[in-house]
Amino acid sequence: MSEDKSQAPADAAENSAANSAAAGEKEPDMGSLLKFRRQKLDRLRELGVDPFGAKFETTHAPGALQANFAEELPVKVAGRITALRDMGNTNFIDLSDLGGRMQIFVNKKQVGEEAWQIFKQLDIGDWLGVEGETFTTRTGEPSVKAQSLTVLSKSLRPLPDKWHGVQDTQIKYRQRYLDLIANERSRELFRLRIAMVAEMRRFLQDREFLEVETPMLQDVPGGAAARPFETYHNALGMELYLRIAPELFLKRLLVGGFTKVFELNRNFRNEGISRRHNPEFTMLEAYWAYADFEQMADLVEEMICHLAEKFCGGLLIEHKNEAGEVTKTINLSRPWKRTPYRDLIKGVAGDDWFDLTNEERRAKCAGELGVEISAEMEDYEVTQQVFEKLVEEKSIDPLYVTHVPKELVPLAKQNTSDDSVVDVYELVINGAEISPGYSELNDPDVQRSRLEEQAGEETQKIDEDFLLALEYGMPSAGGIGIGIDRVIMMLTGAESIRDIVLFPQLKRRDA
RNA sequence: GGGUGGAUAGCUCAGUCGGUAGAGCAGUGGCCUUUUAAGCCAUUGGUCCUGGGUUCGAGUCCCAGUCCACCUACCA
Repeated sequence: MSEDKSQAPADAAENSAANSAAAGEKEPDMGSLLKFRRQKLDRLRELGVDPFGAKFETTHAPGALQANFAEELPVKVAGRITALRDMGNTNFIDLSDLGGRMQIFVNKKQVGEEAWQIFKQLDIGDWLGVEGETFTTRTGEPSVKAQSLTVLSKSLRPLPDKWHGVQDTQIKYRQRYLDLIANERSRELFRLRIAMVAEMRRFLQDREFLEVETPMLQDVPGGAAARPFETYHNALGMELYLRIAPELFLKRLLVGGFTKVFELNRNFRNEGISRRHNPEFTMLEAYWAYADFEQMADLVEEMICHLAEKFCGGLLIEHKNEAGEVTKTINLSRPWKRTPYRDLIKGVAGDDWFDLTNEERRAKCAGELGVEISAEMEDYEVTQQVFEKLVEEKSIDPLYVTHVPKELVPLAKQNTSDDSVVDVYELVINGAEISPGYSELNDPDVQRSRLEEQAGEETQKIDEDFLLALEYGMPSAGGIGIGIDRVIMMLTGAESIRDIVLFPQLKRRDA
């Protein structure tokens, strides 16, 4: 890169230099920031250093060294330079990765003139390997006194603001790596998510559930009532759908002899995006032969409490705002309340609710209950609306809603003493449905009529292969679904699903 | 789909009644051997989201649009 100051005013020279630094690419003009990094890249090459490094064997990760610190230990650590405190001939830098950071003391006389010249070409954001010896500084900070430096990668772009972090949600979600570099809270949330998901697998495996993988590309998208994503297989010449649930395949496995089985993976639903909805989301479904919905409720209760105790320091889950003030406390103490649907409705809408005529119920919604309803709603939907607005949204501590009307849940077994309700639970925590659990319907004739009723005219939506499988006999079984993203949100206090999904779906950004 | 709020330096944000565009951080240069957002001094950096309108004059007022956030609607 050359500047020709004799031919142009200073700022014009500045611009042309910045443009050539971008090597003809169309880059947002960040003034001299990019230019200076390119200059240092060139300078490193002139010094005979490969700016993008090669092999460097470490003895410790920065965070691990920090945690198991000992004096006068010869070490090799590597990481990204996330802070650089330049005191002239002495510099303090922080080397960081996802797991933590370590301070490095770099002194001109210690490393020698040659390494010092290389060091002066480094910026915040560069990756560096350091060989040296541990010591504690005058201010008590565990550090590594650098003896030699290995450049592992030059960063050509400046990192986000170190104090404010990444605030811009567009950058946070579209360039998650910057969010992970800059925001400790994000690192913490994802570390927690990863650990919790691993623990859920372990929890089920410890109870002899087998993890399986069933088709995500399905011919007939079943197991839920949601709009699917459509796609097309060229060689087969057929429409396919991304699954909305794995349920019908897991039940086929029950027919095949699996007695405890689960799948923890993505489902896809072609619906709106919101704070609580991502089009692809992670779902756990588990089936347990010979069990019923109450045993499934016990299992879920145990699992979530286990996670809370292991990762949240107990069963009181505190959600905090940005100022660190507790805004909400969820009490997961057992046993969790289990209440029939109708009792919950009576509790908020009056003991006589189910004695009223449909017209009277609609009038009561519009009047004293203040629940918005529309004329197109079926009668049972009016009651469901009361449930959602007055029970579900106000329920913070765990609540198992049981004996749900069968219209709401077509894939579960009817109760033996009251055939208007089904043997299911719906677990509500923090105002949201976290998990449904069923005593699964395994009568092939009843299942067929329910699916036909649900499909209406669209008979192609009926999964005939699934019904065929049921005719061979599916053992009675309990089944659950758990919305993993929502459990993580509930346990961590994350306010948006986008904060606990690494790469959430966003609208395409036009140039 | 509907409603409300927002968009100013690379980042975080001020910007008065309509009258020449501001700060901190980052960057750059210099001095200094122990810093923790953090040494000190100096300094560079602007499509005020886009387009139109009103005006002698618009970051500021009006209209339209784009994008974002929140609420709402849809949603097993």
